Amino acid sequence: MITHTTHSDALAQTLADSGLRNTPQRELVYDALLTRRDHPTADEVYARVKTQLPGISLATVYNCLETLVQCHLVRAVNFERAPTRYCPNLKPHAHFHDESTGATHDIELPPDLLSQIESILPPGYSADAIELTFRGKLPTNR
Amino acid sequence: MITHTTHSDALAQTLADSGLRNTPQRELVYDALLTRRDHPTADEVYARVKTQLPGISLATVYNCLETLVQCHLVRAVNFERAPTRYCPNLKPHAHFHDESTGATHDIELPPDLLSQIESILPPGYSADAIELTFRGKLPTNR
DNA sequence: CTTCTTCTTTAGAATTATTCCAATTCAACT
DNA sequence: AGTTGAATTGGAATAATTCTAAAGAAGAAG
Repeated sequence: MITHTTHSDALAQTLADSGLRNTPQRELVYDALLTRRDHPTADEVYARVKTQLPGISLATVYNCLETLVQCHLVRAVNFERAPTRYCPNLKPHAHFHDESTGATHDIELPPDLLSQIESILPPGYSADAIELTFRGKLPTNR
Repeated sequence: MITHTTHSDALAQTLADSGLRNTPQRELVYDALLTRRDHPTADEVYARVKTQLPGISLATVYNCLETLVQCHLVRAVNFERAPTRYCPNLKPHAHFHDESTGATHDIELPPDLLSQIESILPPGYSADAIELTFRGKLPTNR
């Protein structure tokens, strides 16, 4: 299995479809998200990518992340006023924000629940995006 | 119906229960939210309250809003990276953010759907708060 | 293979919502 | 009236993000 190439190809393809170029920066940022799916902030992505491309700038990391979000390869996740976190999980899912550790966990969102949620919208309303987030504390004994 | 007094009393009572004092600033900020339930930002609340109490400071508005949130009289609502908005609707509800106008609409959240949503959490998880937000465009012909 | 054009990256400045801070004011209770 | 703790205030500080202008790369056209 040639995972790396597969990811790169998918990225290159999706970028091309949007009339955008593939660049080492974009690949590394995307890889950083895929390698550790722990919902890092832009700063954390910056730190990780810098080990492989020391010259990269924080502005570029922001640019790349924004590009990936635009291409629908990545989701931006916001909790209250905290820095935006990024998530390469494309399946519909909710987020659980553990207040004790600060960690973020993906929660599977069954399709039928998703449609039930959509159905509470009054007639005429239609949603481009739905965000469902939980906040709470996980038991410490895990 | 002596609405104003009722609100004030409820506020005073809730503050007292939390060992906090009632102040003109807190009353005015709370009133501003109740009078126009349009999910204003702190800045907007500041502008409204200043007409009645010109000396109030923005820091105080932030303090009062935070106090009201702590007392569970008001909910803070966040959309993406936009400034926090404040909402005196205490019933469980979702939010619809209209991208064309920037307006925010409350969406009734039936109790049974709420419990269905909670039930997708894996065992051991328990949520202190649930946020459900829709983003989309409303038809212009309304 | 040179030139043109356009996209991308870069460093640093700018923005902006929010929080912090130290000093004053206020209100309740002796 | 005096003390104490809470609340307010103006301004400075913070921090995530965006903007800007210049330099760099990369594909297209000649």
